[in-house]
Amino acid sequence: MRVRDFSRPTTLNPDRLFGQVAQKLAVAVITGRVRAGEVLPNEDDLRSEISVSRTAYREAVKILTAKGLVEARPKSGTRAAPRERWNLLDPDVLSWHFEADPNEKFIRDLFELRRFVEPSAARLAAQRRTSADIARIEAAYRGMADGAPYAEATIRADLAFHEAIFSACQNAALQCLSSAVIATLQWSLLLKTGDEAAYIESLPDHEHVLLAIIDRDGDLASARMAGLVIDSLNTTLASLGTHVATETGKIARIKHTK
Amino acid sequence: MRVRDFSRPTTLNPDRLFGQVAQKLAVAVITGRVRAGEVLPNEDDLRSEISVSRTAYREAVKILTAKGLVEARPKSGTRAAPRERWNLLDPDVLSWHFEADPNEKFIRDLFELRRFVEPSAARLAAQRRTSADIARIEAAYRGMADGAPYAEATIRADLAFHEAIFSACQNAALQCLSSAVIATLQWSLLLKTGDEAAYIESLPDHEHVLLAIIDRDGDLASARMAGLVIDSLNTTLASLGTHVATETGKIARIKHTK
DNA sequence: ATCTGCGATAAAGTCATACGATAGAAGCGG
DNA sequence: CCGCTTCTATCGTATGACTTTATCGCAGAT
Repeated sequence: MRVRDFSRPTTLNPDRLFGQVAQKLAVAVITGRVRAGEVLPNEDDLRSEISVSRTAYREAVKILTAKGLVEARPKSGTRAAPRERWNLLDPDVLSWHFEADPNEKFIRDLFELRRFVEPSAARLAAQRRTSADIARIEAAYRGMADGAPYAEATIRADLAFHEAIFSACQNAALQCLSSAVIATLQWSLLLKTGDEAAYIESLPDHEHVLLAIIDRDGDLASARMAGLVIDSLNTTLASLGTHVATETGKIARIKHTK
Repeated sequence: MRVRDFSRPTTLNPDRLFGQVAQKLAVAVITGRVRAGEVLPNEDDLRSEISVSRTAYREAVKILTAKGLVEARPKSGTRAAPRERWNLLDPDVLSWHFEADPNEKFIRDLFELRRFVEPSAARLAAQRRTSADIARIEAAYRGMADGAPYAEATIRADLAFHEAIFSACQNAALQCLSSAVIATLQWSLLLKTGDEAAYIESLPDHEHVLLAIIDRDGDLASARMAGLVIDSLNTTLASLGTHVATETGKIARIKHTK
């Protein structure tokens, strides 16, 4: 399901050959089609799936190695790595994960992370924000309020809102987490498309966060952001349930709740 | 400064050729020797620095691409990416960062992240821990208490202590952050080597966290872990100051406080 | 003079091939 | 049955040729 990607383009080029191979292999690993055993034998895959040279294949493997999905041992073979080695927070891994196996536990984990990180980020933003930060966050909020729910521009604005808050923290390490948060948020928004009520109701929450940050009230900003994330999780889980119950299309793959 | 790596081995093999090239390039990017302009021209680097085949060079570049350090565009060249694209939380990027440019701001950012994440993790651990988790955390604590300060086994135990707490959270996304936290911690421990007082004083803090987790007291575990992280930051900054003031060896590169 | 479009060009991407090294398996001999 | 040797599979590295892509500059048109 070729979803539109509103966030910054993923680092590895998907219309390049090695990118496609990497994605294929990544999905195979993430879904568990290959466990901790060897990956699909080099030549075998080359011959069957798509005719691809060893160069492209190796570069794809290098990408996956860099992201912790596989481990290439000098001579014994290239094996799928155990899940705890994966860089789950890497934007690419995350998007592959959504595509391959968006089970409920995983969603809960990600939202739990959001629940820990975003309130803290909001607090920090409230303490450190410059007027430029405010302008950015406010512009994003306007974009959310003015646009039609779940329109492309609106979603983009929502993502920008959260990203701007991270940016206002002036913390590179935290900033790095924002890409994971954004990816989670984006996925959940695409899932919720149609639930206009949820979107409308979230607007005041966003505004309240904005106001708290303007007031430099860290505690308030943190508390309001925490509420926002929790609401977001609830509506997302509701949509997830709906989709599992009704849809039979591609998105219904989501029912893997292993 | 070939520091001993007590954590699990980094994903990319450092005694393989492409790994060395990747490290070289990564350090060049991270220190800012190449900014957002082009990286060293392909052939030029091959010929001058180390005679290395195009294959190895390309695979190194693919690794860096996967970690967000560089961006390769077909005709315009392979450029160093702006810092906000880097996967700072990637274990390899983190270790390269420590090696290349461990400035104080960066340390503060990382400890700030720890301060947000680890207390939350401790709370979760207190709520969800199994008896197996307790056994693991307790064993790590014993290792810390019994060993000599900053001995290899002791440091390993310290890392294991924090990792076990993350593990007890039963949250894959959070678990992923643990590698970054562990790397930060490891670096700070190696830096602090010699400051025995700081180590001894941290022991009761660790024990208190452990006890709170055993008692399933999330609030207490969170608060104590927060205190522990703050103390850790303070002693680390103190050591950093000491090193800058006295040492002239390799570690003195740390004074880059840009 | 400015804009438009097309081609030259440079760099990344892809392919094919070859060889070295070694971990692990298979086979051999004790 | 066990230990040693050999064999093979697979990764790592090297090389050269060809393809694709996108930038840049030139030439022509408006």
